[in-house]
Amino acid sequence: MPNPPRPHGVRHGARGQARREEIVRAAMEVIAERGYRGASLAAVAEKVGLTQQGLLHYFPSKEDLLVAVLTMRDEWDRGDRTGDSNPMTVAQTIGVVEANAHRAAIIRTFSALLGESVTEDHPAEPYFRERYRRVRREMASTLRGQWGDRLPSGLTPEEAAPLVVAIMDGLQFQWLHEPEGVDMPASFRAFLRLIDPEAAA
Amino acid sequence: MPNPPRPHGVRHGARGQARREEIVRAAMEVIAERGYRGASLAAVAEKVGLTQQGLLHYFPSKEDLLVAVLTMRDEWDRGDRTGDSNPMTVAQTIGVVEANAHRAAIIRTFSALLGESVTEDHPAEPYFRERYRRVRREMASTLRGQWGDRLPSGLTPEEAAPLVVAIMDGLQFQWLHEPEGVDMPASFRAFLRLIDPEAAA
DNA sequence: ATTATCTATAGATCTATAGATAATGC
DNA sequence: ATTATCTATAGATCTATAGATAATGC
Repeated sequence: MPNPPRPHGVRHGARGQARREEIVRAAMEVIAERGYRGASLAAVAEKVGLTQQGLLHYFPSKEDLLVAVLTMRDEWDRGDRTGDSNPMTVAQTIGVVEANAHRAAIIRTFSALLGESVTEDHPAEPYFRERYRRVRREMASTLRGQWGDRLPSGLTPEEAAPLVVAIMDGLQFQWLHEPEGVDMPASFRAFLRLIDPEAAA
Repeated sequence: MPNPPRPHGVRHGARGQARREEIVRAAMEVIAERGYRGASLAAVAEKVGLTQQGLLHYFPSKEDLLVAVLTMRDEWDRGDRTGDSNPMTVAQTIGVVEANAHRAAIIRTFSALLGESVTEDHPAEPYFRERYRRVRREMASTLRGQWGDRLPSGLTPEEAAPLVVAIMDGLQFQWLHEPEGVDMPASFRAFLRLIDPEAAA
């Protein structure tokens, strides 16, 4: 019996897949150091012990590598909840913030990309625009799941969702600039107390 | 009577000052388009009708130009309130958010710089680190001026200040990516209602 | 046959320095 | 004399293409 056809676009074996993932991780490191535009393929290649041209065998262009980085982020976003179609709970959201506080490198990568993405024709712009739409929608579901159609403070889930997202992004920038001066999880909990003063969160 | 000595570092006459300011504005445009690392001196020079080398007569290096851009931002921050040592009021803060919603280009410039600034050895890193410290301090004063040592929600001004700053930054990114989908001033007012449900703000 | 990797290199940039020339201002 | 601006250019990069060579897998 023939092997099932591989998913479209995947042209590499198990060995190649591992190498690709290694390259994507190296790319994230370099983006954290220099941003996407500032990242050179040679720097990424060096981290995995390849020449720049060797790297292009796995990702035919710099933009293809960026796409792989963004795709990997989406996979993390889904995290252990793959297949679970329920929205995250508020408690799980706190867990994400706490986890982020231990992953400066990754937060740096995506904060740098977010910043660059507002510039002209940036290849990550469509990604972030769509991501924000989705994340606001999901966050509204999360809030509705916890409090219903009105939060204790009187806001609707749809009014509060962009605020929760903004707090998460905004705290990350302050924290990256002064990790000792900003306690992300504590600040996030303080914000949740604004939403629900009762919550001993 | 001799002219008073010019402020240190200013080596150009009135004509040169105007040219310098023109260049700084052009630099902000190019940074909004391509970020700082992606901005070429040639692109800035072209906007003001100079060659790249002609531009270097006014700013001897790319980093000198960045410093001028950041300095200009500080001057705006002080705005019409120069010499006023009182903290801003909450109402004035709303005014800033409303004004920002009409200045996408400038918000884009500084959002792009903020993003880049978290990468390694970025020349704007010290600027943003210090700026955040100062802005949090000033925002705590603003909140204390309005509500005293406890906000209606029970938070202290020092606990709430980083949240206000995070909301402002975070909303900007969402708004830059989808101006029609995010109403910055409305969201900011909604956030203030979280802080003080009584406020008809 | 396909996959993995390399050398060579074209073609674009980019920043900054050197040094010339013209215009301005005491 | 100083200021404003230009041409020429050194010295670094950077991405991507072309094409060779070695190793792997049916």
